Amino acid sequence: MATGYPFKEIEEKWQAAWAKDNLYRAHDGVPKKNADKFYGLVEFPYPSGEGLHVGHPRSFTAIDILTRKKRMEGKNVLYPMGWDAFGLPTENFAIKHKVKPQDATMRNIANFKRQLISLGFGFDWSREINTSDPSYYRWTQWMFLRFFNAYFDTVEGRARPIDELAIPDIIRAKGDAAVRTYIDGWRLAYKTKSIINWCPRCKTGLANEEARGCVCERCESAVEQRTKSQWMLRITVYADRLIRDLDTVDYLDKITSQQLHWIGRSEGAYVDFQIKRQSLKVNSDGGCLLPDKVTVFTTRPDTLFGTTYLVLAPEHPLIETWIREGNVTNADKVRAYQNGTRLKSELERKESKEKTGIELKGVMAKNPVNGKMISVWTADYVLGGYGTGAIMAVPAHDERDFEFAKTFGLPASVVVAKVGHAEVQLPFIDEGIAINSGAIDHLKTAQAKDAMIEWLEQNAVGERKTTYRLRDWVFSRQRYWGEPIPIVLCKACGFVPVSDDQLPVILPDVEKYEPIDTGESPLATIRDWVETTCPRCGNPAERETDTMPNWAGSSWYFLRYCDPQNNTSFADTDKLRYWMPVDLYNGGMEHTTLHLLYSRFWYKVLWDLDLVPRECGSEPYAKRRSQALILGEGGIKMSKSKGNVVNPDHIVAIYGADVFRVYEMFIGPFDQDAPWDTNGIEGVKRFLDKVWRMYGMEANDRDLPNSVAEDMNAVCLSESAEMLLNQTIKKVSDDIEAMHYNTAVSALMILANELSMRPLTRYVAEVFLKLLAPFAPHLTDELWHRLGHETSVHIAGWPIADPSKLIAAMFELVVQINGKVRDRIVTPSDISQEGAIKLALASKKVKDILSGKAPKKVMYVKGRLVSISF
RNA sequence: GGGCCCGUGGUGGAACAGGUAUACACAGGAGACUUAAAAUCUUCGGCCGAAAGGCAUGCAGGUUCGAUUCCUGCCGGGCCCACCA
Repeated sequence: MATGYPFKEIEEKWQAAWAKDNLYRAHDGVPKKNADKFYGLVEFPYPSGEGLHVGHPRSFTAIDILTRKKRMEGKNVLYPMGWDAFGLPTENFAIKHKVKPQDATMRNIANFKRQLISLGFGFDWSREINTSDPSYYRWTQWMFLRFFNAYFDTVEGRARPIDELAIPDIIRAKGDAAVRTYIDGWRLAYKTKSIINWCPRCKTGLANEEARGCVCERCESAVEQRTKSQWMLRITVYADRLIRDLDTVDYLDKITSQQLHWIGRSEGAYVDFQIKRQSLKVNSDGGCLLPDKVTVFTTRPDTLFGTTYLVLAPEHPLIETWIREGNVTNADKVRAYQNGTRLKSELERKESKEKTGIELKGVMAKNPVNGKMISVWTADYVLGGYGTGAIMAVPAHDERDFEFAKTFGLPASVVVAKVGHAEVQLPFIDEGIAINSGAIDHLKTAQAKDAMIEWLEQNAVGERKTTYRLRDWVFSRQRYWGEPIPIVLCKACGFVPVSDDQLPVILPDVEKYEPIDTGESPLATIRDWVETTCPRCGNPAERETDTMPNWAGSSWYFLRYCDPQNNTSFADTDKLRYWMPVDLYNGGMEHTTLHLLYSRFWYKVLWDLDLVPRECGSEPYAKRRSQALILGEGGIKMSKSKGNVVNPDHIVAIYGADVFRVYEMFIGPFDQDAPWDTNGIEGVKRFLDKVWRMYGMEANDRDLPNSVAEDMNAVCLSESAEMLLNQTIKKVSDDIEAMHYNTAVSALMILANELSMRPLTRYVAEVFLKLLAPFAPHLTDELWHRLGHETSVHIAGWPIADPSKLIAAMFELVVQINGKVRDRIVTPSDISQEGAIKLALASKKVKDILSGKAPKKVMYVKGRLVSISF
């Protein structure tokens, strides 16, 4: 096992040398021509207690290889690294080990950094950042206040400073308090009471994105619904731009489609149903048609005629009103149902799709299009948080409505009618069974929808409306280890931002920081921190005690890398102008609808407010790619509980960093899951050992290479070897750009197999090292220096294939008869079509098979084959 | 239930703007070197067949001179979303 090249010595030596020479430092202030900079980014890790996982290096090595190639091509490369240090993983680790999160973070960072350096990544460590450092989170807080002090101008479709918000006279007339409420209602960061996801184990509120599948993203506990007052970021106003701008970036298709799906834009209409409440006996018809109404959202207004009942979500506020005013004759039963659904967890709801619900007796609704009176129900299959929390049920057209109608014996028939000028084609139903009139084509549906919306708007009973699945971002966390939200709550002045010159609001260093179950952050218990004075009026006031989610710091870290030590702004404008946007961003698919979406939104707000220069463009990442998982041996997911976690430290100790890196690239396609295979890594070790021997190095040999001919022209390459060399240059170059690392490695192996059979010329020896350098940076720099160079191979220039040496003089012409290969004839590459066909027909095998018959069709595919059919 | 993706040797996988299927590597067999082992090198491996040849890229069809690649329908697996009106 200990045989082979002395990787430990070599790797430590070069890691030290690179650091000493600042080899990977990115240079600011270099004049920017068209494409002379390259900003490669990988998601910075949470410095957890477990240390580096083998999944991290897969992403880091891939972009390391690409940025190394760019650097060798002469680009000014920025490849930075830092620590996403705030947040639950670190805090939970600290709690478990009874240490302070601050100390745990420092210790974990030191460990991560040691590991990353041992793997030989070309990070510019001079730009290292840490989101939990006050010099960093000062700017996170500063940005939060920019959100607080901004609103979204719906006409211009962009964020603007809140000072520019026009206050309607009617509001102004009501006085200061009304104006303040009005302004607060527009802010991009706002505090409001709403129903949110609450993790009982982490004891904190969560964003919608963190509670996918109704379980906590961190600990996988089932989430509860709690009504809480929370800080929110108004991401929903950016929904359209987040969709539209996807056209301007190069993201993996599945990433684009997942984001689109998550944002979930639906076009349709609001429709108003007037409500008749029977118990108020005013009208002659025995009821009172009050001016109150239920507004529903539908994507199919054309099916309005088919509406046979209305359903409100159990938490719909009108239900409460009607009960209070005595209009619901079965109020007790309705209350019982509401309570029942509240107790049912989201998970339980998910499990059973059986329709439940109850009619609101005594309440009827009037269908605006035909005046028909229909019953009103509440059921938990209608969600409070989407649309208006109420639907018009069209059992003929919607499977869920049909299910519900069947369960409760509701009518499901439909009338055909004329709306306005257009003939509206309506869904139909046979005996209440058929669902959805598939015969109606899309064009007709679109026309019918438009006609109906037009009619609704003309009659003032509805309007065109687009809704989104996306919800505003719940930004409060009831945990200690995060950025304090820099807001002071004053009885007189309301929410008052801490002034910029008072930032950062330092997270107090305390002994007890465990989450508490009161729904408040543990900061609330630190009274001398909470109690402060109002920055505006000077009277006693209290600090906001919620902290930010860990997604805050990571929403803008790529900007900080451009100018990490700046004390006067989050980053210098010229430096942003130079480096942004990120040219390539690689990270996990699990962040597609979390970090990736959040940071796009965050960046757009900064850009709108001109805090990021216009020239950088409205998107932070020009290109986004994603690595797949490395699974445990046997193809199952690596996990501590299964005991199949591979520790990078072990692999580096046994095989060295270069073998580890090359193996992770060779393991399979970058975007495809691949199982770890201990045998597979042996193969890569053999490959690098062979390279070592190829350069005349026996194990532990310290002499200069002895099989490399010093004179560049001393040994001529055979034509085939020269071709292979040039083909490999092209293949490796193209594969790195396309992130097809596995085939790039295999091309290098093929070349090595060929070259190891003969003495190397200096030229070939150097080209091969350059091609291998991004993959195995230590070994190649060692051999490069042993060849007599004073400077690093990593700045030695990238080889370019000679196009004239890519095509051989001869090739093997394949002859197919009826699609089957029957002969192969070695032929000059420049053979004409006629010549190739003549040659093929002259083949003995062909003659035998044709046996005198005339071919029906003969064709020549240039440089490949002749196809004969008969 | 909806969306996206994937099925190729014993294994990881090559090849896809349609054109020689199984590159490279692992595991395995045989051999060389060695007192022996490790390491290294040579060599053989899709299936059937003595050979000629035939059959093979999940299954069944289609388009084509030619399909792993394109189309349709199944079967199997993965990821994301999920009562979103």
